[in-house]
Amino acid sequence: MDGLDERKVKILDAIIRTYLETGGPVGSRTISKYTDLNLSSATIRNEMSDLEDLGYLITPHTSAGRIPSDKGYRFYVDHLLESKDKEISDMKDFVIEHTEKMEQVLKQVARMLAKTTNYATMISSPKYSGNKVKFIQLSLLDANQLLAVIVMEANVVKNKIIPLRQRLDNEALFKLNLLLNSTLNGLSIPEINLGIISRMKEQAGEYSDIVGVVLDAVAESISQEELEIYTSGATNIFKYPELSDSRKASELIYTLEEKQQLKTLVSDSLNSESETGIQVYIGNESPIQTMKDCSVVTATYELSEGVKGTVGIIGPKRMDYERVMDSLKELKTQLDGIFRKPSG
Amino acid sequence: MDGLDERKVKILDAIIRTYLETGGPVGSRTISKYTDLNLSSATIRNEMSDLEDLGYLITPHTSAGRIPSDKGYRFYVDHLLESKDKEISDMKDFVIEHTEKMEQVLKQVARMLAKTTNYATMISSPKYSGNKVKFIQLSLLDANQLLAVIVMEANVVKNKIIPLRQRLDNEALFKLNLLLNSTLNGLSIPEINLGIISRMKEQAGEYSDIVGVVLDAVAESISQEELEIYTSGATNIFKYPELSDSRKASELIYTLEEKQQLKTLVSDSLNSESETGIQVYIGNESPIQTMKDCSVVTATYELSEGVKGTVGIIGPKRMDYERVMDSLKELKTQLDGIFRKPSG
DNA sequence: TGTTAGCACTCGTTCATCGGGAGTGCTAAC
DNA sequence: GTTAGCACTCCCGATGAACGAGTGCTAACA
Repeated sequence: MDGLDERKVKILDAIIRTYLETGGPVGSRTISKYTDLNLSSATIRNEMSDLEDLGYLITPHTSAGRIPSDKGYRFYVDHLLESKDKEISDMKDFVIEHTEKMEQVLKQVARMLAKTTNYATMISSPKYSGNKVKFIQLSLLDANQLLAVIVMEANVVKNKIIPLRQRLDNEALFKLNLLLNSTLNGLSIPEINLGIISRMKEQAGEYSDIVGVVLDAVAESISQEELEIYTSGATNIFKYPELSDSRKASELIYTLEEKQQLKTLVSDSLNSESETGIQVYIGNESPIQTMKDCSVVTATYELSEGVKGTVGIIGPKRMDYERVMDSLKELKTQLDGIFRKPSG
Repeated sequence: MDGLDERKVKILDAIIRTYLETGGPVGSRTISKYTDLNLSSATIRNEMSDLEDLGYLITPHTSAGRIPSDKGYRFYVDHLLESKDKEISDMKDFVIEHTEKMEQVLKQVARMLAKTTNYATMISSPKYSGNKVKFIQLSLLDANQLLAVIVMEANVVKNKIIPLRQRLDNEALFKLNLLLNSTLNGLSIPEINLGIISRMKEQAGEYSDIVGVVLDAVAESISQEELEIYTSGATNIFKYPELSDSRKASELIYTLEEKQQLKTLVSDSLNSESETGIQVYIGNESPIQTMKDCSVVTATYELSEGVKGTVGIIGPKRMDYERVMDSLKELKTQLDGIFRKPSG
């Protein structure tokens, strides 16, 4: 494959694994001792030179060892990484209590993941593209304000306070509630089309304004605008010298703090479905410029039909892909379990 | 005052102002040119030596200039800082749109403040210690789940999904709603005492469990647990070399990210009321250990009677106290304006 | 032909050295 | 009380030597 014979593959594998551990350039002598096939450092040198010509390795300066190139990492991730059935990770020990707010759960997941992996993490709130309206309730707060509560299928609750321009008596309120629920319940957002909207507004008569606001709120609760992203463990990057210089660290942490750019990562990862739902971005493969010295591993989780979110791990290129990918797989299944419980 | 004659005060003032600008130790020659009272560097040297003996200045090493000590800063903040009526800051240009969620407003305020000041910022959600229940509504989500919506006086909305153990028909629901509202509306948390609680539970009969859960939710919505803190501009600290070394930066940013410790700062600042509502913590004066190389300026804002929060600015000790304190004063008044609007 | 030992060479890192600059403290003169 | 002058201290940056890790190449070996 790709001009690599078996021995070259073995050597490349050894080099990358060693580099993942040490973080420093790895020399020929190290490998000559490391591998089972007993070869002298000189032979290794020749092979390493070849591997460099083929683009898998890089010489940072004339007389250091070699470090993997992006292509090298890519090869490692694609071919060399066997997902061994590890003992089930200690993640279960982190009892994620039944918190009533999804926001809390997400924050906690991000924090836990950062703690166990020692990398920076992010998690997006699920996007309810196919989610259905379950329940809508309007209530009068006082003479001038109306409170709308919208509950979606996955028990996601949204509140909206609507200023009232006209008087609204209890009877009208009751009718409006009936209208909203009977029409919208069980519908997903794409199903609420213009026909339905105009018919509802017609039936609502003088209160069509209110219907409009409620519908906007429903739409909002699924729109990309509302995509919340939580991050944690940003300071973990200081554990890796290659990311700790103040320029890089500042840029990276800023990206994690501002979160705006992370949204592109989320949509990218949601769109490019791999079979496993796990995506690896090495260096420049990431859509985010400031992460060109990092690797990002993302996983897609799915609460229920079409309700998806992304969880990601950001670390140095020499991150422990094996462990990270295992953790994410484990987390995927756990997340399913958590959210199936009745919770908001 | 404090063994300082007028000339010493002038010199101290000059030294601190120069240091705020340059960030480096300031020497006698610099000051001898800077001040209006024409004195030679030798004279200044003598005075500086006195100021050091009095504890206002520090010699970082034998032959650098002097830098202010914490005591020096404190004197500067307390006596030397005249709050000049600056042109109204450009803060007004940042139109804080009418967002329906308070969370959004707070985040935006933190971000804006970080951008204009170039320091790290934090803002706490208001604590509703004296806030009153305005409206409570229970609705059946389905046969097994009940949705409780609680609205407090400042239009703060809280949702709670309650699993049902027993069947609940519409009539019972109506009665429960009536009971909750008629009893609790207009009451502040301290007013909801054991007497009221037990009377309500008695009246609720077989549904007393539900009343309990609702009351818990009410309590939660004001408890310290629920104190949310938003931060922004953490990476601004990299603009100040004295904070940028990776150990300090990492600790600081971690504190800002984790937010747990910031809560002590919030309560401290809420408790120690100054007339202006503005509090300055210099170095070790701050309750947070990791901020011993920083100064923190906090302001208390008040939405309505007893509904208070804290906004704070974290920067190097040589922060521009004048500008920061002005910004915070300005912000205080603006925050009032924002939250008086009907919003959640 | 593939493998290995040996050697010269390169380059980053560390450490000590050294001069310049900035600033102080002291003394003596005004 | 103020100032000029001077010796002294210390930081900082540049310079260079010693060192170690690692390579590439060549020649010898199986």
